[in-house]
Amino acid sequence: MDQLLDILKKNQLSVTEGRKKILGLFLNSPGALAHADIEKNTDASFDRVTVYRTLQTFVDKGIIHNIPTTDNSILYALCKDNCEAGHHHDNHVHFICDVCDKTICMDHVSVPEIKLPKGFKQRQADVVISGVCSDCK
Amino acid sequence: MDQLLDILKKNQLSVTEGRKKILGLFLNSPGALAHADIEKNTDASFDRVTVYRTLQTFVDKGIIHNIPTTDNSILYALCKDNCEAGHHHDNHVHFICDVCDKTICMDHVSVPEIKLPKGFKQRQADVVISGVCSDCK
DNA sequence: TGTTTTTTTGCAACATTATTGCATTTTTCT
DNA sequence: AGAAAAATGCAATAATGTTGCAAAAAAACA
Ligand SMILES: [Mn+2]
Ligand SMILES: [Mn+2]
Ligand SMILES: [Zn+2]
Ligand SMILES: [Zn+2]
Repeated sequence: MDQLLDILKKNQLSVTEGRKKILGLFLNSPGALAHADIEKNTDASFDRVTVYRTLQTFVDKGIIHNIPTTDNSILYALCKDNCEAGHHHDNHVHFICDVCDKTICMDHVSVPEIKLPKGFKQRQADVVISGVCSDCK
Repeated sequence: MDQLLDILKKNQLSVTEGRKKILGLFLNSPGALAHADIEKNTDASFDRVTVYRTLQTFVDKGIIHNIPTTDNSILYALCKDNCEAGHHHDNHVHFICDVCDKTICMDHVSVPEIKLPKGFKQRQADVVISGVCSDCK
């Protein structure tokens, strides 16, 4: 309950209904959320635009990170590492279940080192694995 | 020149202007292409719908594969491995340059084995690395 | 090669998703 | 409480993706 305010304050964000509600969703969700999930779970009590802007703000501040997907959706999940404004270092693997379609942050599975050819400089690496999750197995 | 027909025939696709032109783009492009890139490079001589459908067809046949992105775009690139209809096995890492924004298939950098927690079954793994490419270095 | 059959295309209409400016409301600061 | 700053909702607009169907093109056939 306090955690919400904590996170917002720590990031110098004004505390608003929308931000509390949306951040709450992330804190309670086991997996990643898409824009559509958020609209659904808030009874459309916020304007679409507000949701877009809130998500963008959270990403900018390093509160959530987004997860690459092959289809055209953007998924967001809480940053559990120490991400800062404009500088994420989420080093974990993401898992998308083919059955239940949930996306899970595998916080304990870290992205392995990958050797790149000469001249390439790595800044960030995203690993997305799809298959069947432990619930659907 | 013949390569085009070869690929189309091998996949039992009728040879049309659109398919030839679009496949040609992929064969000549160093990096991945988005829908928008294709429209741009064809002088809009094809309907948008045709481009969508052609890309979908190529993916279905295993001629091109798509690459996960964090923004809301879908990128496509030639399958250089032996992909079959409905069954891709592109095992390589993708690199997105922060500077020139090109996406490159690193055909010689393969995706490392990743150990998942119990109960999770891996089907596919995508690795997308961003940073600075060798041209922009 | 000419004719039939099959496939692809373009168009139009529609749906979904995302962005921007601006006035109003809410939150924060003093 | 009042002033200043920030966030929100609304409306308009843009961008992106989907579908049905008739016309056109390609493939198959004779
Ligand atoms: Mn994550
Ligand atoms: Mn590739
Ligand atoms: Zn599952
Ligand atoms: Zn580059």
